[in-house]
Amino acid sequence: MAFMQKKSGNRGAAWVVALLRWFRRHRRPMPWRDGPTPYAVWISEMMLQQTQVATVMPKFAHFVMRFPDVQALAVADEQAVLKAWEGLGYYARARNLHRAARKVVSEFGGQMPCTADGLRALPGIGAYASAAIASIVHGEAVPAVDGNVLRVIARFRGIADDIMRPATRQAIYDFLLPHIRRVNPSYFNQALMELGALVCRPRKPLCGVCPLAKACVARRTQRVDKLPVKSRAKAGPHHDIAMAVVHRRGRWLMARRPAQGLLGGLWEFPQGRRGAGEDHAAAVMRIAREETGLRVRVGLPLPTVKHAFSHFRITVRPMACERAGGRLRRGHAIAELRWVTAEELDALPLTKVARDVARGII
DNA sequence: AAATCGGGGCA
DNA sequence: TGCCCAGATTT
Repeated sequence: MAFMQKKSGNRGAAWVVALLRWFRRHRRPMPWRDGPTPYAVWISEMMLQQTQVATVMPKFAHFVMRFPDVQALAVADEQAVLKAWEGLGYYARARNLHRAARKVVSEFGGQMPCTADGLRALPGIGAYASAAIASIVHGEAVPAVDGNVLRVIARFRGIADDIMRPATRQAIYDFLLPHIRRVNPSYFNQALMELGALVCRPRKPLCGVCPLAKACVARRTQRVDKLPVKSRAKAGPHHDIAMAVVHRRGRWLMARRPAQGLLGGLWEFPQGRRGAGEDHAAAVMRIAREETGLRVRVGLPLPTVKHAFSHFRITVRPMACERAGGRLRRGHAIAELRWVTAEELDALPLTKVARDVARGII
């Protein structure tokens, strides 16, 4: 195949040679890189999106134990996959992974596509992940440009353009392409990412031990702390959330969120935004009535939980409630209502807020 | 091009 | 607190 490259020794540019030598010495062991299989690398790359290596490590071990191969993943039901993903966030990754597994089994006979272009057609695999998997598993010479690589190259080349712009990312990809063709593509991609994680860090980079320091433009021009340039998202608003923790004869009333949108498919205690100027207990009663159909008596407050999402923050004030009448009937913001025991609750895929609240009452 | 989509780690 | 993290998808 044309894209296959043999390890070609030190035929790269001087900075590439230094980079690869540094990588061989300082790379962190990662279980999914140990005799990498397409499935293991795929799972790891999905988990590693916007998630640090240390966070992924235990989750990866548990996930591949629970779903050892693409067939096992394909036949699982989505709630089980979400449960194994619990706590990782960005749950669309888990839903896409599950859809992709079914597609691999139904359309490709259980075989992952071998090329970056082929991988790119699977749900959840975009420009970065397709390049990472194809280079690591099959040695395809295609740059995997993630946040680390953007930062490393923006500094190394003194690029002051906004790295959030597609044109800047393309320019960095174009810069890397001729270099990756000359060396081991798997090592090249991993080395740049590992350098970004360990040395060329966002804050307090370790330029003194950096293998690229000699030719680094940011270092020469004293702009290391100014690069990369990144457009910032504005801080979102804050909401007060009223939550009804309804307990009845050893069971709690839980609600499953709609499959699409924020925290899709996850379970939580019925909740909603408190209106401006609305009394909190009144808000709990209103939300219980609107979302569950029940009339409730509001009891004692449970410990407050704060949580920050990407674009807004919430303060959740859960209140213990008793059913005072009414018939169960789900509101528009709920896909399913269910009375569950403590053990059943523990088996559901929960939001972080729901987990925090549950810990306080069970 | 901009918005949406979590949760953990760190100064 | 604010920023970052081996980003992808939708609008």
